[in-house]
Amino acid sequence: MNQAEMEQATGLSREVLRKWELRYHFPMPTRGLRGQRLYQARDLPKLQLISQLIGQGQRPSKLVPLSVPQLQALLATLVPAPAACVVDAAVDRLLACLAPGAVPGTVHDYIAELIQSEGLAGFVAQRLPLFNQAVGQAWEQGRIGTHAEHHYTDAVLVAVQSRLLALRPSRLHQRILLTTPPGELHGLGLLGVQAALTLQGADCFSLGTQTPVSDVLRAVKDWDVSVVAVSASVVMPPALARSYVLALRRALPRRCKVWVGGGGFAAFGTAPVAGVKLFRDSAQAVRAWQKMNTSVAE
Amino acid sequence: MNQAEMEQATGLSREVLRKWELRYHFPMPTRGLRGQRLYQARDLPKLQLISQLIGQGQRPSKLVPLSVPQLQALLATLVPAPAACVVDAAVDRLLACLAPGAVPGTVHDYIAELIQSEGLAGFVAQRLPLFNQAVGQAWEQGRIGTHAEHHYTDAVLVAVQSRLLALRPSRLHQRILLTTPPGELHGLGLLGVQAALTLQGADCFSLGTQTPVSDVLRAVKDWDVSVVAVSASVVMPPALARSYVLALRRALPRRCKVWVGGGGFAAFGTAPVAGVKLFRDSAQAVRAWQKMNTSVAE
DNA sequence: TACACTAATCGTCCAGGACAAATACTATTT
DNA sequence: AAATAGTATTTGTCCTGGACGATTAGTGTA
Repeated sequence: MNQAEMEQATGLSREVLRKWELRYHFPMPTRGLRGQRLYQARDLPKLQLISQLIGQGQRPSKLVPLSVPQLQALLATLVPAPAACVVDAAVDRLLACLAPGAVPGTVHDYIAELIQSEGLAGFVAQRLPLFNQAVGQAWEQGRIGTHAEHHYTDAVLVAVQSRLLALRPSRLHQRILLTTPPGELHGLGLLGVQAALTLQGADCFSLGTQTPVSDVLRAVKDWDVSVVAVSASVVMPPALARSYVLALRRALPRRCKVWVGGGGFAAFGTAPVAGVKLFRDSAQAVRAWQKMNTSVAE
Repeated sequence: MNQAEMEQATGLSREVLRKWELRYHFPMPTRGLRGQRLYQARDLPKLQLISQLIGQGQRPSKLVPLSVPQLQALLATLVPAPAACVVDAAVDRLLACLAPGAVPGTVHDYIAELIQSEGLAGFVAQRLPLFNQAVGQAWEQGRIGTHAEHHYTDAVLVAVQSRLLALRPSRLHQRILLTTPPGELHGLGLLGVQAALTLQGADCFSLGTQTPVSDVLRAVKDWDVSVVAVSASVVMPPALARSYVLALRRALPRRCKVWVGGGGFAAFGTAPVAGVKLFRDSAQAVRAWQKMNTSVAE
């Protein structure tokens, strides 16, 4: 495999791979007829693990000498305990709808059924976080394909958003803008917050995933937004998530608050940047919003 | 601006920009204290135009000596006539909902109102193409921000999808899978086709935008799909769109058809790849689907 | 224990050169 | 005059090897 493919597969730039070759003698690509580097496919798993660990703040020189099992072990200690596979009848049924060979579209029906019986608020608060985690895990483990994950996302998105549409938030309150940093594709965490807040009457607008800072700024000015909520999943390197929030906080006017949440920020434990609020779950965000509005009313 | 930003803004790699500097003496960046290239912001429009024209098959050496107005003129001759600004009362009202300073969320109401009065089928067939074009133009001309375009997309997506959900397609027909090539972010063209087909009782599944070929393959196997429909907008270079379809057609089994449509394919005039059907609008796709199903029933 | 200071690490940038694939051009043939 | 084959040019990507600043780790002192 050539270096362009390698760059794509590992997220490590050509130049970095070349420096590693000089410094650590890994990876050592063979050469083609014209001297081009031909990377070995067997090095890929190790490089992917290393790339992931660097994202967690580890240093290349410590990682490269380790074997694949050692790297996996290290990753296991760093990732906040994969929280043991979720065991739950509802989750089982969900995964069955997504498993290879299942009839597509049944997820939509199942989710509609759950929302019907449990109510939107209950579904969003109790089922959704478990579901997201389970689907994420199943995908990581290769039990379901990327397309099935998409399919799930689509089903949830449509089901929840269409119900939110019926709710007409009082347009009196302060507006909340939701988005994710560039590189973060998972928008379901955001959806949970949006749903929880909208159910309380908040005026939420989602910019979708991967919004550059400049676009957020324009939206804030244009729409007179009071709160920008940013979500990042565990797949996003905490350092990247932090720098995004930092840039946002610097660029936004004081009166516009910044809220963050999701697995990508959980690593910080505390607010990643001064002047930013960290939320562990959507309920906490709802409380903050309620407090904000009562104090304004006074 | 440093070269990483330049790469992002123009889509031209560092190395290409450096070669151009040597070969054409453009762009000529100033240098920082340590000799790093500092590109001039004023070169950006020209570079963006050149990048766009290269995507249309032009050659750098011919483009670089031209001035910005000349480049714009050239682009105008190549792009299949921007079809004169759409003038329409409904479009005006739509753009008013999206203009800076408008109250966010009013788009949702307006679209709901239109669908209510015209019906989903009418809206999708008559309004949606015009709306998409108008919003795209307004964005290009800077009259509305990226966030407003997102907001519009979101509004249409939610409104249409939630109504499609209510339709239960007979799960007897052959399944249709919809997506866009990597790099193509605009999914609204796809939504139009999905809606038109679903309204006719077809069994459609959208993988969302930017699906790699490998994921499409898995989905086709997993779900036993009969048709893969690919949409690409004018912003996607035709060559890229073609190579994606080519890879798809090669990798997919014979019995799975490939349909393509959208501005990105319009440049070809005919089918970009053997064994692929090109559609000019969603009505044509609907007819093809009907024909497919009647002939199967025979 | 806390803090400042030095040393090592690591990613990004620089210059200039080589080369193959893609494209344009030219001469010959039908 | 049109088609075709062969040559020349263009153009993006990859190569080597070195420099440097920002970040992180390590060490000694208050």
